[in-house]
Amino acid sequence: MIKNNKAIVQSVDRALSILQVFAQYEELGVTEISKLINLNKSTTYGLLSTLFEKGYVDKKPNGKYCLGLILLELGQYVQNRLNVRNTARPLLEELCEKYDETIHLVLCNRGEVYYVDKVESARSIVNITQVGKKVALHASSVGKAILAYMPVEEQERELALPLKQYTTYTITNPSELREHLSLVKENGYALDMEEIELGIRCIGVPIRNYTGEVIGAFSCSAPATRVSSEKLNEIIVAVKDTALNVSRRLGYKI
Amino acid sequence: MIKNNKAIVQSVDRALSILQVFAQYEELGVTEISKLINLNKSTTYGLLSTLFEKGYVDKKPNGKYCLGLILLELGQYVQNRLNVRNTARPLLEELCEKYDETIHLVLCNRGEVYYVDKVESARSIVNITQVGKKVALHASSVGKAILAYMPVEEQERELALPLKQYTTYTITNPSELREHLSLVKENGYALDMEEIELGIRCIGVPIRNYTGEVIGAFSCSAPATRVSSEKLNEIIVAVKDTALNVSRRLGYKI
DNA sequence: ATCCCATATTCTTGTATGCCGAACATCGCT
DNA sequence: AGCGATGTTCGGCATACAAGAATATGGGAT
Repeated sequence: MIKNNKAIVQSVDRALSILQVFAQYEELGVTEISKLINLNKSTTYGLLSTLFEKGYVDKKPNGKYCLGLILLELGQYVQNRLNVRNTARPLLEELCEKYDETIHLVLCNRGEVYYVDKVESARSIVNITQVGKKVALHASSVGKAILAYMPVEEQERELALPLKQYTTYTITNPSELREHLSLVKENGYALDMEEIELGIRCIGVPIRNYTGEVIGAFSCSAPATRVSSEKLNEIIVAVKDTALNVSRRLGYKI
Repeated sequence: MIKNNKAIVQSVDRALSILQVFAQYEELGVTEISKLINLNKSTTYGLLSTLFEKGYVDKKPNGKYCLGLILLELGQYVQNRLNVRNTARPLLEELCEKYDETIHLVLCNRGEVYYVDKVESARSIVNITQVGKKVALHASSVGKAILAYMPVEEQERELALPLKQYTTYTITNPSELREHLSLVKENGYALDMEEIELGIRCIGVPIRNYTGEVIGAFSCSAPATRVSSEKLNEIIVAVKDTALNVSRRLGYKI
């Protein structure tokens, strides 16, 4: 039962993998799933039935399976319990109101970075991001803000991965990105100049906890047309200031 | 492996039960969990480790376990894929704008009813409801709208459960509620007159699908002070009208 | 209608696998 | 230090699970 120094229960592991394939596919049949996770059909069927009984997957009228509403419930609990989010909320709302632009909050979790909150301005821009999604580390202001402060070996591991080109401005060259990140660290903020979506610019800053560790980041996103260079500088100051406030509320000293 | 005509995989079943206890407890240790679900400590440990490896639970700095961020991600997918929600959204937004009050959308799912969407007005009232939560069937307008149209035996099963008293106006007497529900059915809408939260009134109406079956409901919630009796009647008409529109878009005839 | 193919679901069986009890490690508390 | 209550590992046995095959079901094409 012990595998790689960890107690992994095979059937549970497999069942959870089933849930995860639904991240990519909205609906799937037994056979499809069994192929995707490389498992015997009847084995898959048993696991799926269990997930169904518990409400973790549902059956559509067409007979295909899909994710169940319980996941909505559990996801909601997660969201509400993220105390960083609760702490940051009011300050981010303030920031949102001040510039009337959208704010995104992201958190690091075991090597992954997720969007966990969003404060939308009334004149909201079209946004591809949504709460619960993983952050594109190399192509977003928040991602770069976090990358910049990672331990070197972790950062290098990320730089070694294929860097997806979202727009013509996306930095896809590892060494160029490495240089860029050291600049980010020097400045204390990261810019995203239409690197993930054309026409959108963001300013991202890291959030620290009481140990000084970077545990997340937030950003202010705006259409490029609304962000002149002096406006940009103004926002940078405000965003950095808010970040410091949030970090302090989380116990960060100085 | 076949139990009650269903193929249930024991360990998966147990692992999912572990996730579910976290609906009630924000953080738990191995021993606590094993007591709650009545399982051997080391068995619990194995399941928990698997959940942890996969990101379904996390470990807090204090060593306790809590729900993992993956659930946030999966919950998000569920939300986006609820097509009833997508269909209803624009109409509910229209309604929200018209009266500048908050709209809640709920859906039935295998005997449970969940809040799945919310359209908030600018002058939003304090609300205890949130997306992903289960609906209080006997004490909310949406809950009663759904209860009223349930098959009798299902309705009776609900009436037989303890009816929690939220405010002095909450109907906690089963026979009184039964009568109330027949009135709801006659009227085609349900009122919540401060029955779940003092000072809040709601008007709830059922949504039907192409088979005519009630599959959900939505409501308009407002502070009692803003809802005069003529205003109430006006809103009732609008809400019923919107409900019909939503149902039609889902294929309901007439 | 009929066949055919693909898919869902059930059955059976051997054995790997997950469960348990107990031992060990770690931590916080007095 | 010592105690009590946790988290974590170990080893053996029995059971619960995975796999393959067999059987339903259903939808499309002819």
